[in-house]
Amino acid sequence: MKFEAVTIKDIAKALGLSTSTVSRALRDSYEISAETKQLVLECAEKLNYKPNPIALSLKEKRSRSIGVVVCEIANNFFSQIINGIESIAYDKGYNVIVAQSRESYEREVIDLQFLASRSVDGLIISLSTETTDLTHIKTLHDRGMPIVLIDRITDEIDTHKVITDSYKGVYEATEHLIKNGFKRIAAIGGSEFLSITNERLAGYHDALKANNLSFSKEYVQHCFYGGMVFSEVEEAMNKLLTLKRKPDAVITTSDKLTTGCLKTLKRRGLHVPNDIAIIGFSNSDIMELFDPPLTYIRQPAEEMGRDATELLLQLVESKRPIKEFEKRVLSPKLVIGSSSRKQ
Amino acid sequence: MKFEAVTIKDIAKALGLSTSTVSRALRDSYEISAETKQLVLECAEKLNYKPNPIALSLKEKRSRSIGVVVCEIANNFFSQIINGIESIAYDKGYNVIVAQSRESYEREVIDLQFLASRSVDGLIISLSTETTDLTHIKTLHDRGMPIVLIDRITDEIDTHKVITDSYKGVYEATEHLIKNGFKRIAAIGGSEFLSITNERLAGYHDALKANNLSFSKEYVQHCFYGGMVFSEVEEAMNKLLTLKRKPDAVITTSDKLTTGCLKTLKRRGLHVPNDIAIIGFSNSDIMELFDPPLTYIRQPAEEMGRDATELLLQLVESKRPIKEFEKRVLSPKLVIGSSSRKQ
DNA sequence: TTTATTTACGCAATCGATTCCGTATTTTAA
DNA sequence: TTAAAATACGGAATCGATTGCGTAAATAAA
Repeated sequence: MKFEAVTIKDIAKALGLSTSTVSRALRDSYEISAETKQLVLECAEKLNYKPNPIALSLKEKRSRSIGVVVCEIANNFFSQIINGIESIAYDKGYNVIVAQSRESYEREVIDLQFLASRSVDGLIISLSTETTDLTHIKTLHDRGMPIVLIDRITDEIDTHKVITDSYKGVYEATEHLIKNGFKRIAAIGGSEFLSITNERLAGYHDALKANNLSFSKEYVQHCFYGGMVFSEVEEAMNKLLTLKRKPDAVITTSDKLTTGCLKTLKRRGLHVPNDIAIIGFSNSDIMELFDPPLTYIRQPAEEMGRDATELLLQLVESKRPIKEFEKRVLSPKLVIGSSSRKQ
Repeated sequence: MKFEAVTIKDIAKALGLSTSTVSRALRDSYEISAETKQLVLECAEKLNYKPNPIALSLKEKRSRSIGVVVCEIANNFFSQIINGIESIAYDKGYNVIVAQSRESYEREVIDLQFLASRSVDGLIISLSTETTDLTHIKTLHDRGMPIVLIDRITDEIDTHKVITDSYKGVYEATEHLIKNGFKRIAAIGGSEFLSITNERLAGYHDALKANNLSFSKEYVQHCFYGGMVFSEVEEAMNKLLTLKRKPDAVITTSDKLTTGCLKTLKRRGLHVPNDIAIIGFSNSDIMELFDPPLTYIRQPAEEMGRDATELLLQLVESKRPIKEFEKRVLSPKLVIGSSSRKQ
């Protein structure tokens, strides 16, 4: 029992015109006289005519909507990105369809196929942790689908990208720890296949080197699901805590890893920062309420979403194919709490 | 430069059949011979045919998609709800289009119009804080659009509803405080126009009465934007703290209010729970990391989302109009921390 | 053998909007 | 006054898939 919307036919019938004339009048075609236009416009207004976007999509092969694939919505970082995407899309008259891969390659493939078949005009993608084979995205890209990669990117696809300078973020965080007197700094990262993991760990590595601290492999742990699975984090933490040369600080490279570590430490009755200091990535607004208030690396998530959307809509609305792509690198912010300073 | 998908026509051409035969063969119609079906199916497989959902939407006036309107995505409670919605919708082959009202009545109206015009098959709505006039929703509902209200509901619309028993949640929380020796318990709620605010405050009120504590109006503060605007919370808290008879505990009725209050207290250098105890609503997973670990009321958000979606799809897929509606009331959980017990 | 009934398929309309053509009428130019 | 050009509009195809209706051929019943 669906309601019947007013169509162009209703206007045509009401005015004794053809649908073509009405259509042209509404689009202000030069072929239509001023009086007829006036009549049609008034009638459309009166009947509260709204063009049917589905019919338009079918005809024009565009839908004025963009698809977004992220691993999870219920995550501050990504929900803030979506906020950013939505704000720009909304202004430009696009609507946003969000899909979650939940870190699964399989779901990412299905999601993208689904979005493509609903003829979204473009895609903003943050790769799932499981994704190593990129053919599903390459195929879309090759067929001309505008794509912007955000946060978790890949070199294999040549398109616009938006990231934060996580190398710098972690580099600064590591130096901050070193300046505060920590010497045995460990790191817990996400999947080794993720661009961001490696970049972040590189920042950690280089900061150690630059400060004449030795880099030790056993100080670097990986959690494949980036903290989505708590046991993973627990295990990584345990490995670090049972080392002969126990670390005095740890850096975590994602939101979930950060809170996972903190939980593990708390449950083990360890004190931050006296037993072990910590700096992690986070996009939560309530880190100051933690015990102790956390020092964290915050990414400009909303801005990333906005930038990605602007770049995407450039691609979508461009007349000629674009060959020159931009990699936009935003700066993270180190928010100083007291989890990184000996008490 | 959009890619051309394989259509039913391509199959027809390849096989020298008519499009109607192909269509019927794909839908396994009795009118088509087994051999032809076989041929068509094989060919469709080979060409990687995918039906065009937009064409289907136009024809069938349904889109196998549902619209969701919430005030904000970047909020644990709502993103968990969306998670729940998505999981069911995904299983049943529906896709989910999310829109944010950002607590604005105007945006809610626009969002709903937009979703309706994209012919979503149904809507899951959580009212914005500003919404007092419900004609935009009533209009859709009267025209037969299946609607499920979630969390922030209204009596004015007769349809399925999914809520948590926040009365009970707050009642229990209040009693918990009373049992722990608190006597001057205040409350900070959201907008007075919101169903949930009043229900929650009723729970507070009744628990006081039942325990022979006096109810005082000055102990109840309202924040119109439910904590979205921090200054609002600060002001409410300040009012409470400057009362002659200063409260020794406070209950906050939403996620944002809870964290807002905690921030205010922390910034003022007040200690929880010694200076003032607190129990608040929250759907965050990291309350145990707070200083002190928070006692909070947690709503089964994912389950709410799942339930709402199941109810909605019942409406959507029902042959006859449904006249009997269900109000599903789920139970919140009181998670005990140490913000509610004197030290 | 003739008629009735299946079987298996094609034609064309439909959904809503756009747009290429064609054309009657009016206006302008020759 | 007549031919050319501009104006203003309608008809019909199109996008992709579905479906009511019509029908030729094959089969079954009389």
